[in-house]
Amino acid sequence: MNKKEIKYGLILNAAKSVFAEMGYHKASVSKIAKKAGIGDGTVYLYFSNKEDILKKLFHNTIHDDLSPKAEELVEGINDPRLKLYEFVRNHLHYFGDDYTLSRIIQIEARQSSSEIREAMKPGIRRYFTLIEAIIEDGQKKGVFRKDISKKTARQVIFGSLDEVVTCWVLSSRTYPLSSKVDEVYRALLTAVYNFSFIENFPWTMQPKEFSTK
Amino acid sequence: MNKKEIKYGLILNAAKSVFAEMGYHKASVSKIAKKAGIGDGTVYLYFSNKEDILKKLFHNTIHDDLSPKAEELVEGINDPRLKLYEFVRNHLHYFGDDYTLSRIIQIEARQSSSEIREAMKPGIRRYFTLIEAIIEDGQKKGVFRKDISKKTARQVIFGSLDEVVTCWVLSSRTYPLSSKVDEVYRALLTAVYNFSFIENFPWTMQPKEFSTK
Amino acid sequence: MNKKEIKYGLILNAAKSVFAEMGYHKASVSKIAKKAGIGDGTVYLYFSNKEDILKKLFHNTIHDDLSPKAEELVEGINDPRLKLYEFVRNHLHYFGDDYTLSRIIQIEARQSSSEIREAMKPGIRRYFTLIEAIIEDGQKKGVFRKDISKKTARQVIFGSLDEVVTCWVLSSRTYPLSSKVDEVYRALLTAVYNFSFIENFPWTMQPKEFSTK
Amino acid sequence: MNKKEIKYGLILNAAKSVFAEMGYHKASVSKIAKKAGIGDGTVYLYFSNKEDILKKLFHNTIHDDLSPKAEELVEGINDPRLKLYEFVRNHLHYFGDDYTLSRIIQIEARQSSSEIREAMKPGIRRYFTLIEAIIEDGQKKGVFRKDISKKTARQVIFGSLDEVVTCWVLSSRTYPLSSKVDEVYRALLTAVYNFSFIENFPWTMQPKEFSTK
DNA sequence: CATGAATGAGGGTTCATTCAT
DNA sequence: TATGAATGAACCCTCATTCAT
Repeated sequence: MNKKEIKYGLILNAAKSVFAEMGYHKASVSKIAKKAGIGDGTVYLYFSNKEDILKKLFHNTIHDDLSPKAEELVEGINDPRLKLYEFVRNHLHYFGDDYTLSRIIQIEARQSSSEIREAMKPGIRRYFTLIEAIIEDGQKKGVFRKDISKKTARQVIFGSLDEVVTCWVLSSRTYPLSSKVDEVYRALLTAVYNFSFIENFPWTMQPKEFSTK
Repeated sequence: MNKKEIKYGLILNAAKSVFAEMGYHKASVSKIAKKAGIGDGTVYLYFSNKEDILKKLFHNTIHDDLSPKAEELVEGINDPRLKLYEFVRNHLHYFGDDYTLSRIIQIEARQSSSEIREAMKPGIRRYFTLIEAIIEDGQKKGVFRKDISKKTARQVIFGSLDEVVTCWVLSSRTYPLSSKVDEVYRALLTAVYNFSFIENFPWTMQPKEFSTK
Repeated sequence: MNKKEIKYGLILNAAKSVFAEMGYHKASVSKIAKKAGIGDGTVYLYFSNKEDILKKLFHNTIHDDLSPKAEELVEGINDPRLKLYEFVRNHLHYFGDDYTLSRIIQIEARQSSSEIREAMKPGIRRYFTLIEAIIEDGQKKGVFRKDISKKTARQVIFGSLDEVVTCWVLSSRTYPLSSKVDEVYRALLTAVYNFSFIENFPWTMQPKEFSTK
Repeated sequence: MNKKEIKYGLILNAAKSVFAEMGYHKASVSKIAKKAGIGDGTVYLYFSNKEDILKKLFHNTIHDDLSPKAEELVEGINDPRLKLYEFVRNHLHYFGDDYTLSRIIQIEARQSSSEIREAMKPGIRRYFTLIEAIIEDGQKKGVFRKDISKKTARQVIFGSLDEVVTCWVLSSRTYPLSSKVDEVYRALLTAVYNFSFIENFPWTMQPKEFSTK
């Protein structure tokens, strides 16, 4: 790692803690620079502007770290259910182990403008693609239901995990996030599981049919 | 409705469209006032500050409108599964029918500071309580599983719905949100359903047990 | 006293306490109106603007109350020294008995713009005229020195009294202002006294002459 | 003097003339910056806020310039009467030579809030201490009377000088302030002079005794 | 490469004053 | 005469960004 990369990471780390501490909008570039032990102007040699720092922070985390880790983890697994389990476990451990990071991804990154969120899409898309790949694999193998699209399944899985992490962050971490793994996994597995081997699914029929009225 | 309430609503509506158009942080009080056809200072006769507008907008929506509607809808229903269905249907129709509102609730309200989000909690809590009541009812009646806590079930349900709406908003509404109702319902129902009547649930065992390795 | 005058006094009294409590600039017309138990707009039926209230308050006090009282007090006295004594005594008792008023006259009235101070001149001029009349009378009678002009004598007398009152106000009134009467009188009397009956006044010669060098 | 100090003085001078011209409250930071030929924000690199400028201006003048000068002047003098003379002369020349400064100190600085005046106290206290030291020295040497406390004597001296300067400022300077030196000195000297060597002081007796009634 | 002093646009908020009722 | 809702000008201050050194 050359000098440039070192300073780059230095700024990113400083930004991480400053954003987490005081929120994105109230954090000033000057404070980040001070924390990084460099001059204000130096920040602009590595990042084009304040939003760029947040974008890079997000991308570095989701696209360049979390996603590869999750991909690697899932790659060697055959059973789609186990893939899902490992994915859930990894997600909750990843954020549960780094509160500062969680706070930024869950709270501060959402304080950014539409444009910046747009710029974050590529990062999150890689993660989404992985989720959808797990689903698709499960559907092909007949383990996961086909009456729910990849996309919807992904939204349920990611939305659930996201909400669980956000609640944990906002709860001031009164419990370890990892303790939620099994429970969340159970819910998500059955959400996408293929129950077609069971005859008569009154619970999959249209609601009206089992209406008590 | 007296004059005061009319002007109050006037400002709230103006704020709604301005927030949706340019985002909370880039929206200026002056612009809201202009859109409402009133003087800048008048805004401060009805709201204590800019944040207050967003807070009231959120509270008026979630606590005073969406929640009561959902509560009423669910009240007369006996079957927990149907309750869940109606809840999901209502949520997606509610936001699907008002893009401007959805954009604010899903995107802009998250641009606010931690403090403001804290102030929004009471509003959302009423909605959360309703979800948990549905779950609890289903658990008592033996229809919903008991190996998932109310809180986790609520996180999965709300997180999923939230993500579905957010994706719809960010997708520039290329499809009607209501078209997602059945699919999402199917996933969420099975996520919380009580399958204990079926013997041998390999899919509920610990992942390791069905590991192919 | 008719209704009009009653309300006029009502506002003036409310203003007096509000100005004293929070200072002229931080006091709002609205707060004065509330304290007076009337509508905001009503204030403008009796006063042309906020500055006018302060002006009237000052004029009512200095020109219409303090000055006449002092004039009346001095009128029946023959000895200029006694006149001075009574004047000093009256001044310090007058302000010493009403802290709220003192605070406004000494502190708040000086926070006004040059224009407003200009408008206050007529009020204070009457008081100044009285002081100068006392001096002139003393000079005519040979009791007070003539090598100091009326105007300068007045500046010394008023300036001293003013400073004494101001210090008392700023001291949070840890002592009764009236306790200062004799001391201040002694100083002011000798300041203007005619010592020409004493031969050789080394202390009135030009300083250089008694220089020790 | 380095660059920083130059710009600091630049702003202070600009503020001095702007305050004098339009008064403290009507002067805007923006106008001061423009007069100093710098950007609005630059002001805040040298002063924490608008009040701070006034405070520093006052302190720089009274505490760091006028007081040391007066102290130095008085130091080498033995005769308390001469000390007083030099003090008076210096005071009137100091302000008489700089109308802009006088206007601010005499008029604008009094437009500030109580808090800011509180912050100005340390500056003026140094000046007060010097006056009291002169008095004390005179009392010890038997030249100044002891039936008037240091504090009261100081109030008379400072109050008189202050009033003389204020009247000069408000008179639009139709006469040189320095022309007042001898007259004012004569009054102040006799105000604090020890006349006990003269027997029978009818003019120091209680007023009642020489009452004509 | 690095700096940090300088910038200046921008915005939330207050409040004296007005005027329709 | 009395009201008080409405006004909108005015202002302090912040801070992301630049650029001369």
